[in-house]
Amino acid sequence: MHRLDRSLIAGLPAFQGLDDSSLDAILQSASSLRVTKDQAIFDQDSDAHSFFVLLDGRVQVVKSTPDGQQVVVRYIVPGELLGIAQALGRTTYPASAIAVVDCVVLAWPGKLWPEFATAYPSFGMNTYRTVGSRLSDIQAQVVEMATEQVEQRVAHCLLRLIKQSGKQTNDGITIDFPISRQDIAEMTGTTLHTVSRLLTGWEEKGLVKSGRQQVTVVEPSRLSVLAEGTARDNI
Amino acid sequence: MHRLDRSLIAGLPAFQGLDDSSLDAILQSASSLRVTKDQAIFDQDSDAHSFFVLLDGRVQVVKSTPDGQQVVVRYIVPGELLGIAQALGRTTYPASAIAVVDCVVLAWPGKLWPEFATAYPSFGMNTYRTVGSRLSDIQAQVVEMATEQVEQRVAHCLLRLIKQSGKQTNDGITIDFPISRQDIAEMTGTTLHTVSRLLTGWEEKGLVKSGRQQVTVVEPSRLSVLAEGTARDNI
DNA sequence: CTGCTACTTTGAGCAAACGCAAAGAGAATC
DNA sequence: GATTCTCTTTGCGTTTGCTCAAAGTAGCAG
Repeated sequence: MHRLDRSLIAGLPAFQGLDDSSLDAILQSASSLRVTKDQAIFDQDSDAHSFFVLLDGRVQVVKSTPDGQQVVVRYIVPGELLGIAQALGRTTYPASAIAVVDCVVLAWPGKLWPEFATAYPSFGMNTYRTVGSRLSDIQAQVVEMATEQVEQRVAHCLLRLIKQSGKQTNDGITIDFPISRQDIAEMTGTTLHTVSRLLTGWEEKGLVKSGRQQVTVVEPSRLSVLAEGTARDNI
Repeated sequence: MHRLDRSLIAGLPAFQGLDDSSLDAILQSASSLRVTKDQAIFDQDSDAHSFFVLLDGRVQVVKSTPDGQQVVVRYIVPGELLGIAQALGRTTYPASAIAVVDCVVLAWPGKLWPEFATAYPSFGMNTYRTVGSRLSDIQAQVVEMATEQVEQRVAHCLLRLIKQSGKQTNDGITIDFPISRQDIAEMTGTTLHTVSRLLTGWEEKGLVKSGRQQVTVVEPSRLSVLAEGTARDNI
């Protein structure tokens, strides 16, 4: 097995404030693995044996309901932690993680979590900061789901995606991983049909360009306008 | 100013695993305050000067949108932490907290947070566990909002409320603080009209009894059935 | 007791979005 | 190059739940 270089993780938020020897020690117990597209990194409700850092690729975090419906909780970009059930005092994963493109991840045995958190206080702080910001994110999402209607939610969703994973192209900003109407529907609590209708409508207005598993936002600012109140603002 | 007795907080989850001298030290810097019904403990977006533990009463946590809509995030019961913006690395409160009955809270200056977390590791662990469980709760809520329809959501909401704040009475289990149709609507992302219609419907079936700012669940088990799939389960 | 305020109920019409169904288009496989 | 599979589009009927409006009711203040 080849040694992992410290530079892999040195710049990441989770490892901020750690000195070189700590980083090396942490990497000692890490194993790197490749995950091919559509493969699961971990499954909901299974034993939380490991926690991970995504080094390259994109990962979809999905929660399934008992009756088989799915909700896409978030997408993970390189540098982020995932599967940190241990940090929340859980023993099973609350969701599944699927590679949406070929990925590279580092994995640590879950039982090392408490050791790391005490041995490297900054690491503990950093991860809890992550958890905190995810809590904020998801609270915002609840507010959105409670107060906005579908069109606004989908618009917000696209804006968030291009902010997180946008790549500038000739036409505008593209979401740089394959994402279907169904995926967007599962992020926003609607159906793929409604998403499809919205996208074609927006395409006619020149707001977006979209195709199979692919969305480009042509005019982010006009989409933002849609994302805020469309009607009702005429006071 | 009278001294605060250690027994006030000794049993609480947040202070589990702390020895008596630590508890005393922590209480040294606490101040207790009474909050009368309908008064705010802190306001959304204001400087997060303090964090709190609720000793007695009930507190409603509300998030407001820029256009004035409100979403009730959760209710806090005695023993729980609130206003822990610091733990999430935030400097302002992400929501407002309103006393729904007369309350007693302990308050600490926010800047003590990091000191406590490092000086009393169990305290840090405990609070992060709290944050973790709130993350789980709210993720479940997102899934609910995305996949269930209003009737199920309201049923789930009532079940959660009686679990957290239920008091056994002759008629059934009552939510032991004043809660309006509007409040329930703001928890479930619907309107007070729809909640009212649902409750009267359920009352006719003998599932609940309700009145002004008051709801009693007569048959929790039948309500649970409603909360899961009503139709569509006939496979 | 009376009037006021806040909360609740109920009706009627309407719009948003879903469910169902079928056809069309892109990509991958053989 | 034909076939298959998956993803997407689009039409239509239906439903859910919202909006608007108005009346009813309980508690509170004077």
